[in-house]
Amino acid sequence: MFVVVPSASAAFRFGISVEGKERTCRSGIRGEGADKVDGYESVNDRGIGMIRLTAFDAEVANKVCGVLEPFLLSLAKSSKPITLRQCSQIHAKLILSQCISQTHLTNTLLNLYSKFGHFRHAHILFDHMPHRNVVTWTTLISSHLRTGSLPKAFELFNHMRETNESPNEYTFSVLLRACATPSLWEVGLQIHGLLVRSGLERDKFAGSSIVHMYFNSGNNLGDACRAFHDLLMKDLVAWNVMISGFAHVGDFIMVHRLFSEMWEVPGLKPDDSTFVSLLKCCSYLEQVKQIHGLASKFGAEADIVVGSALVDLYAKCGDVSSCRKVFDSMEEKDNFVWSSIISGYNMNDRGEEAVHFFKDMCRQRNRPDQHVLSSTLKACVELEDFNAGIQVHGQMIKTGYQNDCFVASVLLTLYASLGELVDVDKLFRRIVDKDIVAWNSMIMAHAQPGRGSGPSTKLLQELRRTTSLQIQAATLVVVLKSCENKLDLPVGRQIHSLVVKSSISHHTLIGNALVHMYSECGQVGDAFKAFIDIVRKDDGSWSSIIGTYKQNGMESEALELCKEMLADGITFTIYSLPLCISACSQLSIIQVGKQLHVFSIKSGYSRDVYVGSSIIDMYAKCGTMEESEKVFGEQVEPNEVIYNAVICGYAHHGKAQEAIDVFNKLEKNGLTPNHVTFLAVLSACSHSGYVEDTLYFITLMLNKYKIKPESEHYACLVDAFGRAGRLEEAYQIVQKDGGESAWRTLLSACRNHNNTEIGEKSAMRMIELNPSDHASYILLSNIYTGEGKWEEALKCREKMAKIDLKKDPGSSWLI
DNA sequence: ATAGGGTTAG
Repeated sequence: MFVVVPSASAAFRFGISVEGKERTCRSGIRGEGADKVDGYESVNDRGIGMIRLTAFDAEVANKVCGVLEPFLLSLAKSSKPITLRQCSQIHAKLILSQCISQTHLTNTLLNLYSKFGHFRHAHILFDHMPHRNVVTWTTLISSHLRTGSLPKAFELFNHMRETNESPNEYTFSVLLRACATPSLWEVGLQIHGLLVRSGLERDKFAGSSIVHMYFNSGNNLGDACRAFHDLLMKDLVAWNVMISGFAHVGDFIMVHRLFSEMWEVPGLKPDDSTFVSLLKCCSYLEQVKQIHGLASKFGAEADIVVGSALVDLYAKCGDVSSCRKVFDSMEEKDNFVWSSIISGYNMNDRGEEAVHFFKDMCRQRNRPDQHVLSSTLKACVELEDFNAGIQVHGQMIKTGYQNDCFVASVLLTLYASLGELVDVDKLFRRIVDKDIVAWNSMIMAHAQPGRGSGPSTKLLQELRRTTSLQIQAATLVVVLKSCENKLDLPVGRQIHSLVVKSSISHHTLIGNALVHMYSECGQVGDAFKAFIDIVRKDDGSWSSIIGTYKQNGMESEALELCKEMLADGITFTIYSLPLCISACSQLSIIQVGKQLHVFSIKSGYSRDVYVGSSIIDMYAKCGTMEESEKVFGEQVEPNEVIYNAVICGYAHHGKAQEAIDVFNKLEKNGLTPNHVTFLAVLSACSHSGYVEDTLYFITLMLNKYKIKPESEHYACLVDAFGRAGRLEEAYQIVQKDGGESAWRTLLSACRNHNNTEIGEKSAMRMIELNPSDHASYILLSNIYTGEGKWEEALKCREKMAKIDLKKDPGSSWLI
């Protein structure tokens, strides 16, 4: 007969004879520790020893049970997984030694089976147990709840009640813990009823579980407090449940009061869990430091959960160095800590280091979880480090988290920024439980500039039709942003009505997006109405409405609104400032422009590239190119936008050589010119009649920078050829690539060089492209006049009058 | 022998 004992030496101690040392190894699952005399631990670490009993009698069997009991217990406590084979062997020994009828031993075996997930065998043992008690039932119910099998747990619980076995405080604790979620609120209430009937309501275990349940199943603060009040014994856990409950709802005053009360209880000291809840209530750095100090005093600093909460909070308060200090001081690091440090560095604009932490963590052979992966990937997306992003994607496939909702939401954003929309769709469709944020990411991925509101609206409809998810303000903001011109106005209005009907209409972000949408669709009046409707106008709201007026040629009104904004207590931001400066340049109000320039220096915003470039542009447009050059020279780290502004300035001033010089400087500084840069330098060259240079830059653009010239770029070339009288070449280009402006340029060149033939063709084409543009009719009529063809000229003017067109009056500024 | 409280991500 075989029996399992902690070690051969332990068996000797219990008077069980052992037959041959090599026999002790026959189970194949023990290591060399069996012949050591140092007790049970060594066996748990190395495996299970096995000995052969020479004889069987009741006395020996009793001794065997005596050995088995502590052994089984130590196995149950061990963190090392126990295989099914090992469990079965123990099971066999229990049967053979007749210990199976000793319920407390069998309960422990049952615990072993179920703790390590061998549920089928656990149930076989359960079914064959001669005697069951409340522990038997509780063990099985608890392990089903641990693995998330709620129906099985409740089925067992009902079965237990049918057999007249009364649940005890242990049974109630595990069941109530499982009910601490909003969806199981009703079940929890029923169990509370049973608990009251059983008379265990005031037990510290069952009772604190009740308190916890009321907090977690829908913020029933009153019921939670009553249950806490009724407790016979308020121990540390009970206090912690209360503190964490109020911390969770953000009632920091109550947390503070509870903590002080607890402080007064003799013999009660806060522990790790208390500090974690207290940390949750911190809203600024000084508080974090205080709790940190207190936690150190009570020795809770070394706890891994306190540590990761500190890492997280220091990062959120912007104190990266303290965050790093805590992180470095932690001996043990789990996924919580890693994900906290990665997201912490990323939120403090140190994404590169965040990605480094991820690499460190992988190098140390930690297996990243979905939290770590999504934080890292977000850093990659924000850094636009797509190579790193794709590497992280590799890790996701390896770890099997590719289809996790959080992970996939960022992943599809990554592929959207790479323009891989097919992959985006694939990733999205694979997510099993799509939540609203996943939908938002998906809609955002498809709301790309130039695609209009079509794709995002289609997704919004699918979302509303196929799910019951609550639409967020962010969802509609994304759809509104995809409305980019008049064609999208009907969609924009529909979303607006959706907003009015929903509960999110008071959101400032939604209001701002509505203003922006009406602005993009050219509806200044509606934009203003939407602006008025915003309950709490922020700097974004003001920027949007000021931008609307400026965009639609109402610069004076835009500047008036600026004054109102300042009167409303909102100061300029890097968004509103360039708008106002640009309005000044449009209006040529250099005095106001100068004031804004001074403000931008004082506020430190002048370092922003958009502010800087708007100032450069403003001085250039107001005719003081020297000021413009000065501001350009003051730029600490000029980028393409800054260079573009100054090149544009030179172009406006007809200074082609200066424009070319700046362009060369840009290249020398390692920057890449974009299509705006080329437009600026090309227009400078063509305006000065530099035909060869114009051709050179068009070629450079195409060959070196692989930028496809748009019709505006070709218009410059047409202009250059036109000024030089090379009308045939100009005509060739316009025929191939010309848009409206190229035709217009060609037409006026024809007029200057008295070319009726090409001029007439150009004018016809222009009228075709835009029949409501008065300029084409006038240019054509002027050509006829120059040629002395009075009748044709008159016909042309009549045609214009017929479709009710008048020449816009000219305007000029005088200040 | 069976039990109650805490931290991270898009």
